[in-house]
Amino acid sequence: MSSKAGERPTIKTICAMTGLSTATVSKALRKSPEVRPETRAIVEAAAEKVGYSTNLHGVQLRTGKTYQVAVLVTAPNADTTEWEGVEYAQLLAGISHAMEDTRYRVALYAVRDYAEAQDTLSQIIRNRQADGVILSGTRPDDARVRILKEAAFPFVTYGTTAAHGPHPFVDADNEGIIRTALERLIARGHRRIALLNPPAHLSYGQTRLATYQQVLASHGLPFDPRLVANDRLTPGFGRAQVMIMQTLTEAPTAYICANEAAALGALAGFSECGLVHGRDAVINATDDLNVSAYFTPPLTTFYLPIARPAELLGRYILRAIAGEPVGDLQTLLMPDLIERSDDRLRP
Amino acid sequence: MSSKAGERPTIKTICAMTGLSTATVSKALRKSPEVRPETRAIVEAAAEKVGYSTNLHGVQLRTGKTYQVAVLVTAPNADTTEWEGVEYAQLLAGISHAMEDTRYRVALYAVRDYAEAQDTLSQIIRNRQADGVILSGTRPDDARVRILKEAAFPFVTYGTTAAHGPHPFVDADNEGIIRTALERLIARGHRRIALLNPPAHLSYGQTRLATYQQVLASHGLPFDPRLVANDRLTPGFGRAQVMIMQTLTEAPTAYICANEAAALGALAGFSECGLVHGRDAVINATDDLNVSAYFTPPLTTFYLPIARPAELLGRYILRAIAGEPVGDLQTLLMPDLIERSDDRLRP
DNA sequence: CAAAAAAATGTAATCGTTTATATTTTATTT
DNA sequence: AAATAAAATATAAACGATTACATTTTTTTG
Repeated sequence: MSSKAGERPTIKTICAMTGLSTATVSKALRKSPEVRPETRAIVEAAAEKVGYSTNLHGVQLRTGKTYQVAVLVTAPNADTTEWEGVEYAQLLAGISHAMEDTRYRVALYAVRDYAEAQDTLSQIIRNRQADGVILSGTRPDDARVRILKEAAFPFVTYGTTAAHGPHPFVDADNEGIIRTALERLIARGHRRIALLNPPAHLSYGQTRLATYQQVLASHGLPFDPRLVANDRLTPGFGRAQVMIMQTLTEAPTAYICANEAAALGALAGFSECGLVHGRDAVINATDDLNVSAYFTPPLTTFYLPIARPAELLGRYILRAIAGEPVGDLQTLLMPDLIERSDDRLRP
Repeated sequence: MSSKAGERPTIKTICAMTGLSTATVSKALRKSPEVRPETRAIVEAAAEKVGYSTNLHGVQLRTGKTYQVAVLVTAPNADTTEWEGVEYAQLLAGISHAMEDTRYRVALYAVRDYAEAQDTLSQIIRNRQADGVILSGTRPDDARVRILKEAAFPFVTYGTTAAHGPHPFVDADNEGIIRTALERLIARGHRRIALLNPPAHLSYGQTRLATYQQVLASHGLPFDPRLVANDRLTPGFGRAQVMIMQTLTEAPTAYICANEAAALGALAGFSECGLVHGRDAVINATDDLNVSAYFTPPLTTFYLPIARPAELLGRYILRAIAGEPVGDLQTLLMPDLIERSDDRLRP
């Protein structure tokens, strides 16, 4: 009874209570089959009584495990940043929820750009600051993925790559989205369809563009590069592109926007140019917020609730850390098509 | 020369290289004045040479410090969640940036609601899982703040409280916002001004309401409770409230929305009811995204770039952990008024 | 029932750092 | 130059867990 009341109980506290050794108590707490059930029950009762919880720092030092999952978030200097639509908070919360009954925690690493991400990753690997990493904004040939693969460090990407062989990932089915969106618009009479795409170096932008070209070709329609724009998906981008494309001799009659922020900007562009949605042209979006239900007018959208990829990312990184084979940790998610407007071409 | 090449260097590695003891090396690395400059230079050179970086787990175990700042994010079950506008990702990134040259990291704790937040906090305190906590969504009498104060645990809130005595906080100057917005609208002829407010239990909603009543009174205008609504600030809320309030015998001619999500919904409500913004009524917003520049039409907004509070939260929690007095860690930030529409009452 | 095998528990080292205390070295004083 | 004070460095014990390995206890076997 020498242990101070206020002190946090340790394994030694339980040793003192039960008369067992640290080895046995440690094993009992981890439910090792080496200790027999009666002993374990005694240990568990004692642990319960004093409110024991394991001190992670001891474990971390001894085993080298960190029980941290590093999530890299690229957030450029925030003062100039316009809304880009991705609800990262939901994404992070979803990942965190997926780990709530484990020892693992989400550690956030905010980086300013792609280069800084590489430095941060090298540092995380060198100093073993995490057991696994979650990345987003992938490129076909992605230096961050290369670093992780070379170090044989567990990771999952939100987005696909092309140059690195298989690795765990979660992504929206961009090919399916573009194919469905495009064929729907073509079936409704549109022939000049614009694509407002993310920056050209991102994998999903390239997937979308490739699919766009394929589908056009398979319908015998020409590909006009002036109808494709790549840049950060802000409202400003959407508005600017509509204003530019409307000056073409054959202006587009439909816009496929890669997120709702760009779609909102496109609507602002319509208003600026005196275009009426549904009469002069239409806009479709893809996103995870479903806020386009409240645009004026509401837009047809491919909606993927962000909780779905988030949950998968969280589960996959734990399984990747546990050493599961890559093949079981790859998923493309197809969003729901929500038709909020008719979108037929009016002659 | 017995140390393996691939092994991560430790203090002992440097001891072997320099012939010094662990105590001296440890002190030298932490720039203690006890070791003399020449010795320190030797240690630093050796450390540099082998690429030494301190193993946090050793430090954590020995000192009990965690070098973690827990950020609690309340994210309800994501599948039913509409956009609520707060760009938490930016907030988190800002906090993370503020700590980038320190040992501290942001550890994310996603909780589903207020009750779970209390449990999580108790656990963080009991298990010493962090050195400090950042909270948002404060209430005047906030159980989480109570828990933290009782445990004398360092924390900073994003939002104010009323019942707990002074503590570090950062917040928007809601009183200033409402006063400015209201007097501006009154000066432009409006007499029936609606307030679309967050859920009633939140501090900032109550501050806004109290200021609203004061300003009305000081201008001799009556307070009509039917012009105030409290709920989660989704687009759906904004639209529903416009549709309800427009049926009043004396409908409001202006709406002050607590964020851009609600303002977007209010605009959708206008469209639904056949109202024209600027002719029948006007909408003002407050927010941190500035996306209302792209609404149709663009709205007058009080804009507080989220990087500002985020940076402060990050800096304040470090200073709170360091033991600075509370008085230096309290800031109200006044957003910029961005006038995008005239907003005068048309008779 | 004694000997051998299997199961359960105990001993003690270890992970990398910090720090109280002890010891040595250097500087100051007389 | 010896005695003393001050500065610099070294020794060794933590922090709380895990885990080889040693020892004891229980079970099985002939």
